[in-house]
Amino acid sequence: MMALKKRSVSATDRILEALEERGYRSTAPRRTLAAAIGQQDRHFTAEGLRKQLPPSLGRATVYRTLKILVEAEVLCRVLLEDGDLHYQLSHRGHHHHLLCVHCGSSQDLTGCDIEDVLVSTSERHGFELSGHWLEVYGRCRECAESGKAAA
Amino acid sequence: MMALKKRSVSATDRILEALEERGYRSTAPRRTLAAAIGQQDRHFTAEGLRKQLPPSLGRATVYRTLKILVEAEVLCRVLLEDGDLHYQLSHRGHHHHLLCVHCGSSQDLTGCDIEDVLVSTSERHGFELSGHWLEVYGRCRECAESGKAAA
DNA sequence: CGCCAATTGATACTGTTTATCATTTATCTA
DNA sequence: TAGATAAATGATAAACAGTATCAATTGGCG
Repeated sequence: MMALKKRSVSATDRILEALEERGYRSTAPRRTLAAAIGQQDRHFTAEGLRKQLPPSLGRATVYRTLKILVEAEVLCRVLLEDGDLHYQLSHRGHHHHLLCVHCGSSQDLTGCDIEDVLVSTSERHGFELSGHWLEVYGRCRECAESGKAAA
Repeated sequence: MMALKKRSVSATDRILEALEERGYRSTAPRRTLAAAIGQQDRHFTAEGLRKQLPPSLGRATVYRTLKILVEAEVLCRVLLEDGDLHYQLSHRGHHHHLLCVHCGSSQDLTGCDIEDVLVSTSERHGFELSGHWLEVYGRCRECAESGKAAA
């Protein structure tokens, strides 16, 4: 069953499903939030998101829900070059980001063989690896090209 | 006494030298701060540091000095696994950290060939690399060994 | 010594995140 | 479907980190 369903589920649906899976109730504020998050096309902050929401939606609800979604791995946090932490829709599982410092877009970086390098390097230091956090900064293809044109 | 002065410059001295090099005045608050930072054996926060200082030392001075020292590359910021940003004594130049999640110690990771991997991976995505941030989490040799003993 | 710009620290302020708690609401059961 | 009840909400206040301001102080110079 559920055979063809191509890239069916929207981000909004994924969020709602994640909440349901974990036993959270389906409430109007959460549906509003899920829709708003689903529309984000780049990383965002709690307060930035809140500004796009009806003011009737309480501040605490925004923070609470974001925390839940990070735990559920529907959202992940990205570290900006200046040290700011933002949120972003995530694919499950471990991955890294290519963050464009120009337009703010980000691409997921999967199938990166950095892990192997880390394992062997850690071993040399007698270090028992348990995890890592990597952010890569630069310019995405579009920005790199328009940059050249401008220059 | 003080004859052979092997690994001569203490962290405190390095801090004071860095300030002098950059034309900052040598003041009593800065010397106090330098001494306190020199005694930190792991990463710390601005507020954590402040609690170890005489209350007469103004909050603004602590933050101002930390900012200067990060710019001078005497301190660097480390990202903890939970997203907290801490400060830590640094060696000049780009490097990464092996952070022990158990005891909080950290080792510098130099001579890591991760950059090569990143360059080629970025190219595949049409991404023009400009920088990256990597933190590695796990257990240092000491904690890994005592962990085994305990288990 | 004495000047002057750099520095300091008290204070107040900004912005983000958390805690509290009375009210509301989703879900379950009968 | 109605009622029970535990979860969830949002208003409010508070905690918290970091920054701005500015009068008073101080280091380093001639």
